[in-house]
Amino acid sequence: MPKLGMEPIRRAALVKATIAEIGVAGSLDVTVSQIARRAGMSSALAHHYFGGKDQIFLAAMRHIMTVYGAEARGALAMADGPRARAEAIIRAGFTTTNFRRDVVAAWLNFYVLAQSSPAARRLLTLYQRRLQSNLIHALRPLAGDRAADIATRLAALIDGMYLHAALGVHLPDTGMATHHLLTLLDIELKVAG
Amino acid sequence: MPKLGMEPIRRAALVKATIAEIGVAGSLDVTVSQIARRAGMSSALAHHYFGGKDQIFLAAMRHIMTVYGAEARGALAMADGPRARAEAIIRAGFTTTNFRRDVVAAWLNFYVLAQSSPAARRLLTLYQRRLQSNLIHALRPLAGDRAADIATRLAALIDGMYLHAALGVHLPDTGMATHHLLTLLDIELKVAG
DNA sequence: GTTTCTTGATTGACGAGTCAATAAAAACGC
DNA sequence: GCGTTTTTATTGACTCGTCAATCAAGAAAC
Repeated sequence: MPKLGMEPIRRAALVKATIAEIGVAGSLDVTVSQIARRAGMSSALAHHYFGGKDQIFLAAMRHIMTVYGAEARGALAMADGPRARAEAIIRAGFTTTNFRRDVVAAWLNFYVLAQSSPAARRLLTLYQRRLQSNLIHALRPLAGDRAADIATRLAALIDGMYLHAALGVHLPDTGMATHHLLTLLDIELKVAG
Repeated sequence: MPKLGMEPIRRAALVKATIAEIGVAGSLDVTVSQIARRAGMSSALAHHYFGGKDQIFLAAMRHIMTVYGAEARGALAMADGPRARAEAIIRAGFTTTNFRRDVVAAWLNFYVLAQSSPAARRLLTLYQRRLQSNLIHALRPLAGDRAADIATRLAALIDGMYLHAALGVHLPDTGMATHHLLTLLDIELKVAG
């Protein structure tokens, strides 16, 4: 009963299932069969649409980054003034979406993958550049020459705080994480040079 | 040609080889045979001494943390005064040792593992608590009540900056990373509250 | 002759990727 | 409209490789 135009539906289902399975396993040690089963199809079909395991993973990562990017862009569009823009960027990193178990697992494994997979590395670099550039843009009117330096620290603290929130001693506390980021922003802007 | 008392030697060789192989692969997708070959023995012997793959990995991670802990303690012992103690802790995180490809790979994979392996999680928690506690101790005389908060940000920035330095756009620059950390320390202490 | 060390060979399981075959829809020829 | 062919969707079965773990057996030290 093949219905036409299934490709995008199947691909989306596979991407979603991949992220879910990574979340369950905590790692990329996930079989194509598991993914396909969760997505309601045979493993052969998964291969048919994606070609191979690697490409399924990459598509999943790309999807996560796309969603994240969209969220960030949305928040940025609503922000009024430089300070609000900086805050929007910070808050976008600590939404509940980003702290879902499967999303955290995907990110951590993505870092691992970025060491050996050029494609993953490119994607990560893209994310980093975009974050950095957004931050600098927002900070320029507030900090002038110091914008780049501050942006570097903010970007690093975002990722570090994310790591701590996700793997820390306590349960993930997005409020605390955001608070620390905003505090850093405050004191960076308060200090003259 | 069995010589007696080989066990500690073999174990050490296997731990070293494991870290090296993780560095080459960038992931934990390393076979016991590869590790054993690099360590100059058969895979059967690796199983004989460690019991299984998981235990070999955990031993390797424990070794990395032990070395790191020793370095940190050494630097801390030589530090004179609170400010120097804080700096010592920061600098210990950015030694060239810590930026060796294999060590970075081990750490990243360790984060991944910490999601699903209770043993790895415990080890990570231990590291985090120790870092936090060391920082608070050093900062207390300098910042009083704010010590804990500052320590949290410093700890997160250490890990975040490590991530960026290891996986960033540019080559790892330990000097820059350290500089940003010390800058944060500076401005945190400069701001009243 | 018992303990320690060591390995080659083997087992058993699992998993990525392929392929031939089936089936429905669409397009085509008339 | 109605056969026919082509395209799209789909899977079960299979291949081929890999790898963790085991084991029996050999060799050196004590």
